[in-house]
This record gives sequence, structure tokens and C-alpha cells, in this order.
Amino acid sequence: MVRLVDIASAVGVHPSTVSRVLNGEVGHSLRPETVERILAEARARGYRPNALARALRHHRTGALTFVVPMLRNPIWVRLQRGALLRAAERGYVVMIMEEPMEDPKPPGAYSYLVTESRADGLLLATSLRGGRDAGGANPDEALSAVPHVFVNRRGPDAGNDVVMDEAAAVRLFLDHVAGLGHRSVLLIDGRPEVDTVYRRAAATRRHCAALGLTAVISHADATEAGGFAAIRRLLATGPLPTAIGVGSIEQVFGVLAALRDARVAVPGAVSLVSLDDDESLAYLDVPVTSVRMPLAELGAAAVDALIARIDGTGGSDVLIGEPMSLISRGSVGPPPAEPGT
Amino acid sequence: MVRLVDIASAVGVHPSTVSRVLNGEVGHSLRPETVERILAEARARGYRPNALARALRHHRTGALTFVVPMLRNPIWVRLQRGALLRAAERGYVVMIMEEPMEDPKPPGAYSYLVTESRADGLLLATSLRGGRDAGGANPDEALSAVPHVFVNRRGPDAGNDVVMDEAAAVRLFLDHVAGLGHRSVLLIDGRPEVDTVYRRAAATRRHCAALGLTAVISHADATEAGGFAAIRRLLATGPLPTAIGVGSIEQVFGVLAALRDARVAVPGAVSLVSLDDDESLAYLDVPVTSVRMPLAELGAAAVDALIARIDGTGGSDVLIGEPMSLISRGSVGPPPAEPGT
DNA sequence: CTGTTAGCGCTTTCAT
DNA sequence: ATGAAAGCGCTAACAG
Repeated sequence: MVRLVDIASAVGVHPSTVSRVLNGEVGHSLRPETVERILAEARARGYRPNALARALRHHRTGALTFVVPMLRNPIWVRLQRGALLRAAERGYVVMIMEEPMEDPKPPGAYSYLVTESRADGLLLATSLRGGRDAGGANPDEALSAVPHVFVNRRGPDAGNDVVMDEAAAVRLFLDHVAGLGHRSVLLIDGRPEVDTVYRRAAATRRHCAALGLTAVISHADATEAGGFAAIRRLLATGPLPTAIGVGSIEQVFGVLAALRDARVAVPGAVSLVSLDDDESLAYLDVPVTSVRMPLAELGAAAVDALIARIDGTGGSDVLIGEPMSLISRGSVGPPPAEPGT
Repeated sequence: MVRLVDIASAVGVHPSTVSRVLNGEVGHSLRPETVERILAEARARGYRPNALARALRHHRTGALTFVVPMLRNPIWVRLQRGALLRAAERGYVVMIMEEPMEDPKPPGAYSYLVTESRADGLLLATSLRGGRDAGGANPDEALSAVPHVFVNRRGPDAGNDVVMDEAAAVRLFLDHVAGLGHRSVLLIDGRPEVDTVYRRAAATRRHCAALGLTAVISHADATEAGGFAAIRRLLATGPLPTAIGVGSIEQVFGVLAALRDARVAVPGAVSLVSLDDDESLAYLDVPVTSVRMPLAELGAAAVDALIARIDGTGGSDVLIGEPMSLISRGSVGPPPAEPGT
């Protein structure tokens, strides 16, 4: 390992001089020759500053921690990617912690990572929504002492949320099907305690009311089996609404399978929109129309927001709405003359 | 922030005493009362050791870096999960670096992370296979100085590879279809420079020869479009082999779509096996038989192997073969009387 | 049983 | 234009 002192003694100057040169000190005028010699020596020996020692002095680790739930859902991949890319651009590395689904911890359970100087701040996408609207957890003290931002969900403390415009996504879906004449809508989504689900459900009720559509909300596990079961359950109780929105890709597969089993034609009898795009949807037997969400942008914005908190540069809640679009692929058509079976 | 000295002066002892108590020194006998007072004070003030200072002393950061290619493929999610879980069990945190697909770097490009003391070792799943068999890169010096392990691919230096038994997966596929009477096999997989692809292709040729089957290998992008194009291309040149193995989930979707378009019945005309399982395959219009690979186990084993390298506790190449199984779902049947369209 | 001392590798006043 | 010295928070010999 090459240290600062090594190259200092090799060149015959004091370590502090080397430090200044290598950090490109501006105010300090250095003799060009000295600078040259130091730079040459450092390059020759492949000197790399010790991030630990530096962090210890600066009270800055240059690392962020991203806490994500252990889900298969590909949205996390795109989100993570956007965050990693932006973090790299801004000179940070990111640690990933996956939160076990069985025993989800309160967000404050991760503040130790900052307290122990393992990271400068926390990107929190813990599974449950947290205090504020959930009524569950009490305001989390450990957390408030630490720079953090909630990603894709609203946390217990206002002003630290970075979320997407789920209401806009829902409107894209509803306006599309309403425009084709649909009057009854079904939203199949995950558990209502999940913040994104909560916001999509609320937006669906609100916008359906505004458009004069009837709305049914069905909550199920965010898995293939969950989507399958939801359709089964609804078919047992009567005819389906003619337009169906689905909250996660996994559920889309289950919903399609259940409709196929029940011989409900798509888009003949019911129309389907996925509120979560994936390339594979274009290749199914019924290519599925979907709303593409700005996930990478969400990840990047969350990193920016967190760094602002770390730097003490204020910051308020962020709503990401762009780019968002409905990708028309063929699972949506006009409603049938009679309500779908 | 609470430091060691703070609780030392509060209790009225020397910092080193506090250090000893908090680290549960064994040889050193401490007066129970002192121990009690220190522990109480530390708990009361919520003391957390500074990981930076500790790492600086110990020359150990307690962090590993996982370098993964920027792919959508869900295998990375399962692999990452296995690695994160095991790392947490062993007291390490994991940083993730995603390697840009456009300009893949040689594995040695990441050794600076260890040199700068940001991590103790590297889990490398960089996109290309590296020197040894690829003939490309020259032996990477920067890398050899640093604890590392190649995950799911073989690196340029022997003895540091942790891979799955791709040959066994291929055999599971081939024995299954051969047992049903298939005599001609097609493997659709990714780019041949990717090590897993290379090994599956080699195993396919070898085992087909042993079984007396004809084998065709088709390389395409590991995407839906790639799988689609591969089938299109092959259909243009003549009838398909009756048994098809596919290397990645994304390709499976494309392959199914192309077969559907061309009115090739599955499993009537051709049988299909995915060499990469995913829950969603069970819900397609033709549920797809697949080989489930031990991805989480691979991630965990890679972490163990890397920690062994870090601790200087030897270690040689690791081959993960268990648990691996063929999940029969309905896309495989006996071959048709006449070869597929 | 506990205190003293000397750093880990780097940065930053303050001198000169 | 450069050197000296102190210290980030913790630990590990070595004393006593």
C-alpha cells in the first residue's frame, strides 16, 4: 500500500505538501517544479488516497445506504439503477440493504448506519408506509437525527419524500378507457398499507367519481398468484367491470391467466392496463398496454434530494411526473355491448 | 455524536477501559462494577462505535463490493439477494456497482475500491469473461493484488471462480427431452463471449454427441427481441429442431411470441425448456417447463469464498450444483411424427 | 484490574 | 512556498 508519507519521503518534502498538491489547493501557491515531482511520483507508484482516513477527518464517508424491500418486482431494479448512476456521478458509492419481508423494521432501525459513520445518509424504501398516515409507528426519533429521504413512499415526517405521480398514471389509464366508452373500472393492486397502492387506489376513486365511472378496488398479494386469485374471487361474485388496471407486473401475469382460464376475452370482454411497464408485456399472447413510470428518474431524484439533506441545503417533498406515458399495445378496446362475463 | 471518550469521562475511567469493556475483552479481567457502569452509560447515551476509526485501525472496512452488469435479467436479483443475506450474516455490508453495458471495464478497473480502503474485497460479475479463455485481456495485475472472486463466470486467474453447474442444467434438459424421444435439439442463448453461455453451449454439444442427438446452437441478444429474431431466422432456413432450450427468461418471451406468430404449436410441434426459472413462466398461455438454478446459493457461496480470500484462508474454485431441478410445466411433450414445421 | 502511549493515514491551521 | 504539529475516534502493546 502506498501512503502519502511514502511519496513525501521519496520526493523529499513534507506530507502536508503532498496533500496540498494532490488536492489541487488553489490559494496556496506551489512551486511548479515541486508539484511536478510530486505528481510524477504519485502516478509512478499508483498512489490512491485512503478513503477511510479521509472520511475520518472530514466527517464524510462518501457513501449512501439504500434500503429496499426484498421483492421480485422489477421496479426495484430500475429504481436502483437510476440511483446508482446518479450517485456515481455525484461521487458517492451506495450500499444496498434488503429488508426482510417477514419482519419489516421501522425506518429508524437503519439510522445506526449513519451514526456509525458507515454512510452519510439513507434512501428508505422500507416496506410499510410508516407513521404519518398509517397510524402505526410513533414519530421516529432515531431517524430525525439522520439525513434521509423516503423513496417511492411517504415517510412519517413530511418534507423528506420523493415519489412518483401515481395519480397521473391512474388518470392516464382512466382517461384512456373512459375515452373508449368504458363506464366501470376495476383496480387490482397490492396491499393497501403500501403507500403507492394507497395513492393509486385513492386516485382511482377520486378520478372515477369525477368521470362518473363506477370503481371497484381489489387488494391482493403483489404476485402472480395474487392477481390470479383476485380475478377468481371477483368472477365468483358477478360480472367484471369492463376496464381493469393492475398495479404490478407479477399480478398482470396472474390476471391474464385467470381471464384465460375463465374464457374472458381480452380486449373483447374486458380491457387491461398494467400500471407498471415491462418489455416482456409486448410479447405475450395478448400484448399488454401499460403506463411507463419514471423509475430511473425517481432513483436519481432521490439521490439528489438526499445529498441536499446531507449538505444541509434545504429540500422539500419531490414529485416525479416525467417522463410518463401510456404505451398502447392491444389489451385495450371498446367495451362490449353487454358487460363482460 | 457520542464518542468513546465521552462515556469514559462520564464514568470516570480511561477510554481504553471503555474500549475493552465494549469489545468484551476476554483475557482482561475487569471489575464487574466498572463493567456495569460503563455498559449502563453506553446504553443510556446510545453509544455506537465509529466504524471508520475502527476500520482505520484494523485495516478492515467490513464492506464488500459487488460489481454486476446492468441487465434486466432477474437472475441478478436472486444472486444479489443471496449475497446480501450471507454478507449480513457474516457481518459485512455490501456496496453495489453496476457496470455500464456500453463500455464494459476490465475487472481490474475496480481494484481501486480495495486500494482506497472502501471495501475489503470484490465480487466480480463483470460482463465479459475476462482473459483466460477469452484470449482478450492480458493477465490483470491490479486485480491480483486484491481479494476477489468471480461470480457466475470464470475470471482470467484460476482458483477464484464461483460458478453454477451449467452442464448439469443442460443435462437435465437434454435427458428430459431425449427420454421423450426427441432427436434434434436447439439451444438459443446469449452472446458466446458470456461465460455461462459458453459453458452451456459446450455442454450441449458434448452431451448431445453422447446421446446421439443433433445439436444446433443459436446466439442472440439476451432480450425478448433477441429470442424472437433467433426463431425467425431459423424458421427461414428450414424446419426447427423439435426440442428447444433457451438461456434467459427474456429470450423465452421472444421465442414464444415468434412460435405463436408462425403457428408452431408448443408442445405439439416443438418442446421448450427455459434454462432459467421464473414464477411468471407458470402463468403463460403455455406454462413453460424450466430448470431452476441455485442462484441464491451461488451468491452466498461467493461471499463465503471472498471472505476466505480476505482472511487469507485459502480457497479454490467453487462449483454450485445444488439445489437444481427441472420444473415440469407443460411446454414439453413427445416429438411430433414429422419434424416440426 | 486499569492507565499510558502511540499510532492507523490524512488534513489543516499556524508558523516560518 | 513549505514545514510543524495536532487530531479525527478508536485500539493494542506495554506498564504499573
